[in-house]
Amino acid sequence: MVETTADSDLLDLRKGRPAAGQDPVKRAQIIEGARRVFIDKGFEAASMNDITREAGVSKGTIYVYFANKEELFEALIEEERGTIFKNMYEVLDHFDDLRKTLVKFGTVLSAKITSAKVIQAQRTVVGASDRIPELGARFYERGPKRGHDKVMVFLNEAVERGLLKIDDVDLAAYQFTELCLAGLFRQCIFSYRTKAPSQAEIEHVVRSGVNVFLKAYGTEKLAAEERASESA
Amino acid sequence: MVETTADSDLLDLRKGRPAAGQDPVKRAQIIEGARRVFIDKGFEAASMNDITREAGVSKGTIYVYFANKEELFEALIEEERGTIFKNMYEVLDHFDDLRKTLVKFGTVLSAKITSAKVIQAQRTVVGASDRIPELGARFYERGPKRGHDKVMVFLNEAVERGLLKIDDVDLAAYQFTELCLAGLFRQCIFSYRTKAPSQAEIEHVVRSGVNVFLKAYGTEKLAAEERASESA
DNA sequence: AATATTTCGAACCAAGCGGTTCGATTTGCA
DNA sequence: TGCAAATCGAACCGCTTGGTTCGAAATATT
Repeated sequence: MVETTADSDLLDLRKGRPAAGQDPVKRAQIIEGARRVFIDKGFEAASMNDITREAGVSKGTIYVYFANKEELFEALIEEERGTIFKNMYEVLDHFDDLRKTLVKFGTVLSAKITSAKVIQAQRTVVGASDRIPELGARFYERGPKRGHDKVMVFLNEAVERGLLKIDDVDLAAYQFTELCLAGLFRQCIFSYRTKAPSQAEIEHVVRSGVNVFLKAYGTEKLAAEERASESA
Repeated sequence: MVETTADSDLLDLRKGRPAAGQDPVKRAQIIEGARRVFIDKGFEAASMNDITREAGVSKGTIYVYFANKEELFEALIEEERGTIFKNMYEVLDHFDDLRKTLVKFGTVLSAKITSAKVIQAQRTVVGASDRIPELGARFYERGPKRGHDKVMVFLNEAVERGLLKIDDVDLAAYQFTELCLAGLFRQCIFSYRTKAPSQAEIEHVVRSGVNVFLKAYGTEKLAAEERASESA
């Protein structure tokens, strides 16, 4: 063809209709299908035909919304990350009783991260980040990392109030998180545990973890306050 | 064919030759090729042709040694696990100075688990355990789990010596391990860290972790001993 | 040198892959 | 109702997959 018709250029001139690949409902439908397939099979084993089937959307349409398999996967992970870490840190927002707050937050954190659904999602991300490292990095940065920052802010406030004495708050925040998980995460992600830990077990782990943490970092002022409220 | 010759049945009657698929050198050669491909690409993305190429062994021969892709992968992981966790716990065998021993062991543990090679292997296992849960479970059970048991034995001895006071030794062992990793494992496995942590960083983390651990579980006797050896 | 057996390597299989194309069909606004 | 746009769905592309087969070549023991 020597001359191209102007048609392709005119495609951008639209009426009030949603542009191609812009319908949020269709998009959500595709991602929902992708979720089932990707989470179930992992990135490599999942096929676009599977997703087509699962989403109930034609292959052509999927390629209107997403350039390729990788882009679709990334969009899914981004969404998963959003829902996983949503509403997880608000318990840290109002500073009440230090120990109670730590236990409450630790319980939520530990339960969330070790839940079957979330573990499966994380497994998928880990598996994929072998070939797409940026994906894993982005997931961590916008997920766990943000949580870590929230914990740091909280710990800093506790330090300022003289309840904790911490040299390296950054490190202490990691220690707190890991104490709340205490091996559960690793057991789950390696499928050594096939079921998520029970609420009772999580509370046991977290309570002990907070104990360790406060014994290491709690000040005399904290101890005094706890004695006071205990005798009350 | 109506009649089968007896040839196939006579195959078992061998002379002094190594039986088919029994040469340990060839086997090692195949696994070495498989390692490069599987670790690099993950289970799904790796192809038997890649392994054929990388191992310098014909496809037919590989199928003499291993029934299929999955069995080859499992053999590889089993070997990897063996080399990873070998010679890791002997520092716990002779009970010397408690703090020093914990720091030394923690450093070895943390360095090993977060090393680039081992992280990549673990990522591969995690990715695969989505589809082959038994594989991840077996890896954990014969790797990290055994280490955990060694730590428990060590901690129990410290308790008996009156240096530590621990209610739940099982949980405490997990706490110790996690304190030594303090987020490093999660950062590495999600590719948030692309390089393994430096020796200095690991030592900093471990020293702090041991500090926390001993503040929580150390007895007065331990404190007295440490004061004594410090003033000496 | 003769012999038994392992290994090689190429060919073959049906199946599925990601990706793309395009005319038919459905959809929904004017 | 008319019409433009979004969606559908099937077909097609070249390529790779895991797995298998088999005669030729290499190998070592007798």
